[in-house]
Amino acid sequence: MAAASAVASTVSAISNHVAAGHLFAAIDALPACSASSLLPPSLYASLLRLATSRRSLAAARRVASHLASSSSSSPSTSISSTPTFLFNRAIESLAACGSLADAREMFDAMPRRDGGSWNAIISASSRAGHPAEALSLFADMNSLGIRPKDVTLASVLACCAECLDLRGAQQLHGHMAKRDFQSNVILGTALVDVYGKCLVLTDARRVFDGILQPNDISWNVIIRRYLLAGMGDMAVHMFFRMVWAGVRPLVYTVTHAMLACRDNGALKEGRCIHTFVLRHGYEHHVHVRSSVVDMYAKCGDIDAAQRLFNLAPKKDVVMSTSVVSGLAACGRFADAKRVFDGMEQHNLVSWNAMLTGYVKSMDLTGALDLFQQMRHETKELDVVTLGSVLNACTGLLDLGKGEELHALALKFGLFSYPFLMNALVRLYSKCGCLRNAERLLLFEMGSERDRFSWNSLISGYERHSMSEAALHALREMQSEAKPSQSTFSSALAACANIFLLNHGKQIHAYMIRNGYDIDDILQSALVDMYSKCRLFDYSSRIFELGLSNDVILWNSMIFACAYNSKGDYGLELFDEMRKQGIRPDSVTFLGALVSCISEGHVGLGRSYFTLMTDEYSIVPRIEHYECMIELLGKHGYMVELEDFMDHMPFEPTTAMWLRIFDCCREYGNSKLGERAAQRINDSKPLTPVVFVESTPDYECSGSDDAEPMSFC
DNA sequence: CTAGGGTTAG
Repeated sequence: MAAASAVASTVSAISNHVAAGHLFAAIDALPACSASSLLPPSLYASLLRLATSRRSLAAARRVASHLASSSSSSPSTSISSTPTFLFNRAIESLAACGSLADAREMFDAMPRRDGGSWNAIISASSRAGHPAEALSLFADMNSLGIRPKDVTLASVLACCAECLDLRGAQQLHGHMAKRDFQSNVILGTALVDVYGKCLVLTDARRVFDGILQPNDISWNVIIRRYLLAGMGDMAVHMFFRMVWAGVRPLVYTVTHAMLACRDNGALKEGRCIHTFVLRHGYEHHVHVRSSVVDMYAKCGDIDAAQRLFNLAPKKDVVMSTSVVSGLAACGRFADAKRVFDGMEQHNLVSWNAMLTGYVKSMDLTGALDLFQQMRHETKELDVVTLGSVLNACTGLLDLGKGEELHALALKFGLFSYPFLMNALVRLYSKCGCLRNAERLLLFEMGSERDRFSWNSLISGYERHSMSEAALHALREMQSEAKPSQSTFSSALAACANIFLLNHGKQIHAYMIRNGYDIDDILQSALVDMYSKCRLFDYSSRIFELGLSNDVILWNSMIFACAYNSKGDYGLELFDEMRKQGIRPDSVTFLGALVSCISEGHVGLGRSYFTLMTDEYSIVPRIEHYECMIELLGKHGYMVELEDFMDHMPFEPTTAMWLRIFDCCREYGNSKLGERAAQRINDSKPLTPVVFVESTPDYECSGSDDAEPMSFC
């Protein structure tokens, strides 16, 4: 009797402390363990609830250990007096206060477990970020023959999603089918999410269609999964069905639908959803607004994007960044810069958007300057930043700056990003540091290298006259990656450089055997390779394969004629292409001029030069002037040559003077010849020249002699 | 849960 009244007063003391929110006072009032089995379970439950709401692990531990010891200290009866549900609450509380380890210890130590215990520890593990552990507990539970409750299934499904455990999800699907759970909105939706996350959208859709009353969350899940799986068209389709079914979309469902339109370039549908947004009051949500602006910017209606942006009362970073990149993408570069400069603040993404804008618009020094400014204003940078700036360096062939960026990448721990590594391989390849490029590709990229890395390396070798190395790299590449058209185009150029006809033929045959499409680029690479290897007939057969209106292919063929002493045929092609309405470019004219030189068509060549400058407004390059000098000089048009030179927009180069010098000596033009000699000597050559007219028995072509020009 | 990259070739 006395014991009972003591317990009663303890209980009321603890209850009062709990009611007053004095958690630790309540715990301190707990009696010694031996007597506590008499305390009512609801008291423990309220203590645990309070500990959980305070997130106090210390309190939860004390209550839990009190429970555990009072349970084990009553061995008199074979059945513990502490109800299992209290242990379950303790497990939940310990986990909620942040210690999964304590929860697990309690779970392992408890005398009896029911479905609730398993559910408690499984959801605790799942929530604590240990989905694999939760799944293995779930398997243990199954093997004991304990039937999971619907809540347990929901949390296990979430774990499968987390672990991308498709097989697990399929097994759960089986469980659910047996118990007719799949039409349940919550479980059905969870299953849709797992299948969607594992990218089996057909199964996700089948489950979705089996849900009796899909709610806004179910619709959101299927739409989101279609979007993330890259099936934007289906996401948009489902959005319209959702609206049609009379379910009001969640805010994020609207943004997902908008993003799906953006990904698909679906401007029409995007406009439609924009109208929906305005009509149903979603337009005040920042993310919705941003997604609409972004949709317009990406789908090519940049004016609509800018209009909305200008009307927006608050222009946040995200929306401004969308507009900046949209403007930059469509070439309205100055406008992009204006918006960028008008932004209240920049973050990493907005800096990057502007940087890539500069690179896209080919203002590469502008990109480097902006990067400089960025480094002053923020410490942040990432792979995108470095990738863009590296692209700028590559374009500028600025190896020094590129190396600095490489060092910076290492300093920021940004290695092993294939995108960045490929940018570095490209930089080093383009700049001729093939050793560095090769080292990166072979030793640092490991299995991360792909066909882009190899292609950069191979084209680097080819362009830097290391044709054998290019072909060797092609072999290496073939054992791990499928070469692309561009790979072969570099390889063919390499064969052409060193006249490896058989190798070139093999590549040609390989491409045909393996079904590669021989496009304009490959066609011209083949024309080039065969013509340099003196198989002119092959070149013209390749050329005549298809009627192409690609200038560069025509150029290759015209040069093929020139290499193979068929200048007149090349000039016919030149006329033919103009007849077909193909606009010649500066390379075409170069080919025409070269043909005129070899065929001795001085007047024609002069008229082509005029045609190029006057009719086609092509600014002649140094090579064109060299051709004209050669054309006039080689055929003895000395008066015209002197006149031509006097009208050049720049001072002839030393190489030009040297050629003029030779021509003057051959054809006898002492006035110009002496002038040439003077210019040559002004450039301080190792061997000064003196102008003396050629005697008939002097052989000009013997110019390999030690002192070809000074025979004073 | 909204914004930034995407490579290679004649």
